Amino acid sequence: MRYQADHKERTHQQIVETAARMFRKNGVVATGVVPLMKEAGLTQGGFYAHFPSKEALVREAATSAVNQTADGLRKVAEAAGGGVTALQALIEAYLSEGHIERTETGCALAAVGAELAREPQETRGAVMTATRKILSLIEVLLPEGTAEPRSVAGSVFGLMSGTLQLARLAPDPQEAQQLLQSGRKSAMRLVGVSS
Amino acid sequence: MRYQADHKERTHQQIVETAARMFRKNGVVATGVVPLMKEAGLTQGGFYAHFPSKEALVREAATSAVNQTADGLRKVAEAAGGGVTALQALIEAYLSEGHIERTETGCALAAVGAELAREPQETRGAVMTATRKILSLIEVLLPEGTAEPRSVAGSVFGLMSGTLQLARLAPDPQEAQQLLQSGRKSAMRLVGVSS
DNA sequence: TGTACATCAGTGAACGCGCGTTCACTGATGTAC
DNA sequence: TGTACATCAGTGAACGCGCGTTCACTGATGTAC
Repeated sequence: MRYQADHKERTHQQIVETAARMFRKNGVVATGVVPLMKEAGLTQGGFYAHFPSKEALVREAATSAVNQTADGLRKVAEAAGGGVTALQALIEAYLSEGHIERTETGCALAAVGAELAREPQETRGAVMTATRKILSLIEVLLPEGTAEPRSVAGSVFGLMSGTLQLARLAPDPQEAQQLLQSGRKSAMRLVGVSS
Repeated sequence: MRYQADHKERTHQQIVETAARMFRKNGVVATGVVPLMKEAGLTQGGFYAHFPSKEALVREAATSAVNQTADGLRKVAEAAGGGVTALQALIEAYLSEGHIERTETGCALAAVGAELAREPQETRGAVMTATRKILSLIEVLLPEGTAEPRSVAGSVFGLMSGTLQLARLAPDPQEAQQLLQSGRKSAMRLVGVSS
């Protein structure tokens, strides 16, 4: 081999991860292949040795970004020990000031979910599969005996994602904070813990 | 006057309303000035007699789209007579199968909220002002004695918007339906009505 | 060991195209006399 | 009443630019003998 066995695979992954960040920061349509490859430390021509089209990258990078989001939330929950306490930690981490600012490493669905909904079915399917990991993560942390836990998990995530987007939209930081706080309270109420 | 007094104003409004639809359908960045003017029955050159830049149109059209959303929800509530019954009607209309499909005339925040969060502060301020009308509308419909109604209204809307986006992402219609149903139930629980 | 050759990840110029924007112009309608 | 002129909403060609994509090439590394 002229290069290390995993050389190309590592470059591929580097492109995917750069895209996963840039897509969230600037949007999917607004991110061009040339600036993306430059950011990844390469030139545009090499792109098509890794992906047949931008659309193929979108599918892979969007899925990767959602998986990253799921992993991040799982770590928060694990650090908090599991159960309702972990669920509260997850909700507080998601609906936090820091998450408003760190769009590019934050939740992919809050950042580009609506844009991804306009992608071809195949892409949406791949993203949805990754999204289900987030929903399952929430589901298993719900208090025992929760009625329709799957349903509650979906709504709690919807609430968190929608509220984070609203908070990001608000130009007044105080208003953003209030929206987050409302979201945290309501999310906890939904999971059956009236703080 | 060479034209009727309101001629230019009507054309202006026609451009704004066309943009309000196209932005929601295809996204803000993905909507070009040339196709937009064509859709409005004009040619691209005339655009700059109405707006100094695309950004100015984005501000106006996004605000208009959110106002349209607020008006639509108000009408649903009024048709249902007010109070909790009206709130339920609003929630059911928002989290309905029809709303998944009619992105271009549906809720602007679910369609392009995340994209608008990347716009300059001035645009976000105008959009947020319109958004507060939606939140106030929900707030006044909450059951009497609801604790922190403003906070609840924000969360309910966050839940609805986030859930609708998730449902639009799901390629499987059945999964989308389940997400909507979960959202309806959770929203009603949040407003204090355990169905 | 040294040289010729094969491999292939990545380069960078170039492609046609649509973007946002500019501007000289058109033509319908009004006013002046 | 008829004609010259002013107004101005809208036209459409053209601008430079960045887009996604293609492709002939480079050059580092390996193998063959």
